[in-house]
Amino acid sequence: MSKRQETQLHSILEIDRVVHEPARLAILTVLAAAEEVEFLFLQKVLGLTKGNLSSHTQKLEGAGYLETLKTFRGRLPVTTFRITEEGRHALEAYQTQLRKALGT
Amino acid sequence: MSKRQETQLHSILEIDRVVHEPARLAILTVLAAAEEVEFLFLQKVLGLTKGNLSSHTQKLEGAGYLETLKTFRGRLPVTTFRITEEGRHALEAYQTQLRKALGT
DNA sequence: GCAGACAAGTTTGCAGTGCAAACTGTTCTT
DNA sequence: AAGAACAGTTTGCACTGCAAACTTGTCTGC
Repeated sequence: MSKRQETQLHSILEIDRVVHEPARLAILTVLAAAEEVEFLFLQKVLGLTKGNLSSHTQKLEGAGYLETLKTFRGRLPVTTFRITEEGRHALEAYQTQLRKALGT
Repeated sequence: MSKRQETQLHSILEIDRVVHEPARLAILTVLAAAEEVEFLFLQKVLGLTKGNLSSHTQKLEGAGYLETLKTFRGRLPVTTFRITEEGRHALEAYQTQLRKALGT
């Protein structure tokens, strides 16, 4: 059992579960690239149900990883998401951690 | 929304949940390196409770990713695990898929 | 102008998971 | 012979992820 492998195992077991959930990782990935994204667009590209997407964004918001902006287009509600600095850091930390976990 | 990014999202949402669970990923990582590993050794290096480790290995066995060998050392039972070919493939597939998911 | 279809999300109910405490069956100690 | 120690397994519970059902409001046909 090499020292390097122990570090690798340590990385695996310390993973941020909020980001680790595939649906949420996908959401953060889109947000990190796009800056500002609408609910229905996200739903479409991710292929999630509305309920499912709603709960995941709420969880990400609760973790402080994104913020929700509710406005109107004409008279219809539009929900828009934006990644926070904290969210960006969490995503980057997750990515580097997972690279270690995969063996660089 | 680039083509490349769509592929990336697709990778994220197709992840193998059996391997994705950190505890199980750690188990497979050890098994892939060591060929044959005992229950108590695994428990020690992973820092899991016995119950927890037992249920994860059962799940991995159910998925066909490892096999369990029960023998005795002297008169005490010893449970040993070994990764299967299927398990090795699943781990490698997971790793390449996750690299895509992280953006190469 | 109001009954129903449609839009954009949210809440609820349920099935599945991960976790550690409690249990099982055997062996060692004294 | 009684209890501590071993090596795991099973049980009970709290949490999650999911889609169906609901909510709040807007638009359309009659």
